Amino acid sequence: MEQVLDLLRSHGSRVTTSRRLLLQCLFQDGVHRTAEELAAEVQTSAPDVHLSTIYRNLDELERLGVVVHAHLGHGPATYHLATETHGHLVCESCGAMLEAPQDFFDALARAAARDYGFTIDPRHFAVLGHCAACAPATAK
Amino acid sequence: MEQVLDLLRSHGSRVTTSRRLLLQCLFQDGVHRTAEELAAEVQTSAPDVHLSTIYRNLDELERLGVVVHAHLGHGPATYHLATETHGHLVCESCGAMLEAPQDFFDALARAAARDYGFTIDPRHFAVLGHCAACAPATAK
DNA sequence: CCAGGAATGCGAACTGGTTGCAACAGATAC
DNA sequence: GTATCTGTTGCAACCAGTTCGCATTCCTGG
Repeated sequence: MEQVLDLLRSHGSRVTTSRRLLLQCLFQDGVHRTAEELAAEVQTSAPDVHLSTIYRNLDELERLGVVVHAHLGHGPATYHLATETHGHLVCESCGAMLEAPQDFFDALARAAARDYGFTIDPRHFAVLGHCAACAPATAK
Repeated sequence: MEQVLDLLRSHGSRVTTSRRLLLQCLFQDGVHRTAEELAAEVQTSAPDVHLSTIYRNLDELERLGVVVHAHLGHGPATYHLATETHGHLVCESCGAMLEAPQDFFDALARAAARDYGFTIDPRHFAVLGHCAACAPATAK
């Protein structure tokens, strides 16, 4: 957390209350949260931090490589710390989300490199499908 | 194409000019098109087909399993025939899109089933990354 | 060819996110 | 401490992509 603040400073950016609070939220636990959820959380401490400020700060933190955002479905994007690198499996039926470690995608990465010379980054978009509980219901 | 029209009829849906034209566009070639692009194409024959009609028809065709939509990036969704089943690799640098056959994802599918009991459907969201041309530039 | 309901055109609403701008507030120098 | 310079913020307006409500149109089975 202090490292991130220093990183901000070293880029000529300033350490403001809203940024400090936002980072606190992000470091608190590893949950994936939308900009709106983060805003609500920040606003419990500082009520008039505006949603657009949250977006701007998330943007900046993403440029610095501190956070990343991922799309888990059709709704809003979710943000989390870049240190927790993982892909996402999302059930189309029940919405359950599983985190999959980086090496879960190794085979796909090799196939992409071999067949297309393509270097994949499988973290940005979730992989949809059906979880163990819902798969039987859908039959296939 | 006639099969699809029959399918519509058999569901109590009606065969209208806008649906016929839309299907013609979709069958014409295998390109991925956004709703807006399809609307523009349809409108060359029938100028006052409204964009919302295109959306409604695409929705219906998707419910019937005739078309599917995929998200290739942050922009609008793209629609194509469900018969052309494939995944998508999209370059984050240059935007190039590669189609990957279903079996390209077999290894990932097996891993998902083994580790999580999860049945993946890798077609809905593209897999981002860097294509052969852009990968060296980004270094990794 | 007619009734009834599905589909359409239209504009307005909605969601998720971005932007322009005047006011504000960290950081640095004094 | 305070002046100052510049990055940041609150706000409202905007934007893209998509959905919705409703009066009108027009397929289709009878």
